[in-house]
Amino acid sequence: MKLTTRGRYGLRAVLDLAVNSGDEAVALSQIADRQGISMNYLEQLIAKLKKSGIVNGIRGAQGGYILAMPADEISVGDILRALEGDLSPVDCSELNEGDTPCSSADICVTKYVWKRISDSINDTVDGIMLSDLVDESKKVLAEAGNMQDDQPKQIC
Amino acid sequence: MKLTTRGRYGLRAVLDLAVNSGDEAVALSQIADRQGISMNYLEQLIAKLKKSGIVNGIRGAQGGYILAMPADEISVGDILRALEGDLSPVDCSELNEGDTPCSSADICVTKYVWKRISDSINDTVDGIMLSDLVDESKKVLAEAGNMQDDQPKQIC
DNA sequence: ATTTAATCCTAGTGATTTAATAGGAATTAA
DNA sequence: TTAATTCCTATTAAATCACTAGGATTAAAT
Repeated sequence: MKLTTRGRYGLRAVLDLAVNSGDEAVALSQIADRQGISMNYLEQLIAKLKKSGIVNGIRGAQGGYILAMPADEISVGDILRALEGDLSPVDCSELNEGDTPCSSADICVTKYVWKRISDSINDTVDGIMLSDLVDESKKVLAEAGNMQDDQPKQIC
Repeated sequence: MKLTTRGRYGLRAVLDLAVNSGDEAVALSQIADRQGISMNYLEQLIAKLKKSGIVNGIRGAQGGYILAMPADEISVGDILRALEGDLSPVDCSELNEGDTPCSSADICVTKYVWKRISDSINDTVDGIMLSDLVDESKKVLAEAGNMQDDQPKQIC
């Protein structure tokens, strides 16, 4: 029941992009440096975000990435699902409509458990918008600015 | 973000035990047969449940397993945590008190996301008692009894 | 036009975890 | 004494994870 580094790094990368994006595109190398994530690996993560329509890539020199939508229209759920795939705790056709029907659905009791876990996870992450994290980040960075500079800059 | 077969099989096994236990202990071979799970593998799962005080083992001939407590005092959360370990989506000292403190806690924004996911999962599974599943199971089995016998008996 | 800075794309790899299988030791009712 | 059962540990094939590596493509800047 753990997220992989895809979800952890990827969410941090999108947040970094949202916080540090002005008018211009942000190069992935900058995000990788700030976040301490390998550039090559981050490329693979951002590819998933691009495929899901969360960011747009701009090729060529001075290129980079920008959010495809305003930060208050992107939920943490959108981001995590893009990176990790479906967030439900089991692969079960009763939870995911696309799947082929389960022949045991009639006598399956545990599916109620999986459905409730799945709904609680998705409701939670869909209720947090990227803009909420941007706001929180600005608050935290303002406080950090008042601290000594020998504070560790490493990130979870 | 998926449960492993430990959690899936293990929850089914405990439910099977709860449904099929009278006064006497239930042999693991019976549970394994009914649930279509390898006996050897199930042994390893039930060992975790025993260690967590959810079931008691009775050795020797005519031995088996019994619930260590009434089914309405055992939550699905207790069972899943025994089988899967901590259910939080990341290993983060801000979520798990035992861990060594995180040096980045002050500037970490995503920890709020992880905490909210963790709480929602744990609140959900702690709110479902084994007895709830037993009740549901009896209802489902009563209905299944009215159906033709050529229905699939395979389980999710 | 050339260079440079960047995204885009795919293949490979060591480490770890998963989902078992296997087999023997210990215990106890019959 | 036998048979049925839990208890315990080692091994393993397959999958997944978390990268690394390197080349192709694109477009701004010179």
